[in-house]
Amino acid sequence: MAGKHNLTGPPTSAWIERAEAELRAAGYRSSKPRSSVLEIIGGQNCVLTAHEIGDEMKRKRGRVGIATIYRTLEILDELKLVQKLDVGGSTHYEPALPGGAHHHHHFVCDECGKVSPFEDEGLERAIEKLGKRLKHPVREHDVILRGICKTCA
Amino acid sequence: MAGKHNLTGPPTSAWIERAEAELRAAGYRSSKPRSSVLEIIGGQNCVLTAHEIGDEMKRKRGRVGIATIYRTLEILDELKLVQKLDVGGSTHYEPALPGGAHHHHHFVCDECGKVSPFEDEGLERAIEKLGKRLKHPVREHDVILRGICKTCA
DNA sequence: GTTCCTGCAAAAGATTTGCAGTGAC
DNA sequence: GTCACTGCAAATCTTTTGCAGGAAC
Repeated sequence: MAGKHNLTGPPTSAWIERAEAELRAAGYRSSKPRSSVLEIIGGQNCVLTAHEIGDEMKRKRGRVGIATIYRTLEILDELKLVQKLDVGGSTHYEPALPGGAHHHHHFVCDECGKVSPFEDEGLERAIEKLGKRLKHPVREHDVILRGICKTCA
Repeated sequence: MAGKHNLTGPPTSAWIERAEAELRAAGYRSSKPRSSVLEIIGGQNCVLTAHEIGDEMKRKRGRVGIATIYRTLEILDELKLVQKLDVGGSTHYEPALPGGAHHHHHFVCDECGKVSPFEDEGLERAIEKLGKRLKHPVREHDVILRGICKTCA
């Protein structure tokens, strides 16, 4: 496995295609607004809030009702196609890779609230080991680090 | 240092006294509602939301306005006397120990939303090592594991 | 007596829901 | 044609804020 991943690179369409396919397979219809949401989410690597997705859509594609965005995100969460993250009073979403592969975590700036991703092998190993020790099976995990980002420092 | 800690044991009044003293030292006045909030927070070891604190207070002491609870929590956060945790759409608070000693993390049930604490040495070590590697200084960290708790399984 | 603190009620922001119309299949 | 999906507006929930009265010092 291993291999390199793009934490900050350009978007990959792999997730979008897979998401489209899984929605179809689960019996959902395809629609323009829904596809737009998929493209925005798949077109970035880290977290966005529902409102940020809406703003992004207004800019790049057509305006879509916020309710539709929330409803789409709910479906994507159900199908485990997105990863939710509660930070700073609102829920953030990011594309989830199959099998939880290539997991990353988040650094949140206490000053400006910006969320940025990072990876760490040692951390993953520690969590994996810990998961085996616990009674309840662990399905997902998030690690959030807080501090002051370079821009705010 | 080391020593044992009570993750699930009875409340300790140490935190309450320290909090009371630090508020005083920072120039805040003492009042009955504020003390009640301190007692509820200090009287448990893991996370509570503002509304849960309000309900608990209604039961054990007098009813206190929700705005007062939020205002008190804001002060406590400023003085680093509580640790905030965003989970399930609302902010949870728990007493913070001095110097970040005896840190614990959280397991969240996907089914019922219950939050329970756990500790892990290996995890702390991995995060500490990681913190040194990163450019920005890390001031705090949370680890959230998700799965199904014993009760819901 | 001055200044801080409190409760209430209104406001603000995030998310959910009801409903009638529109589009996918 | 049927049923899912959409947008809008209303409802709900969490958190913040304005303000007048009361308490701490």
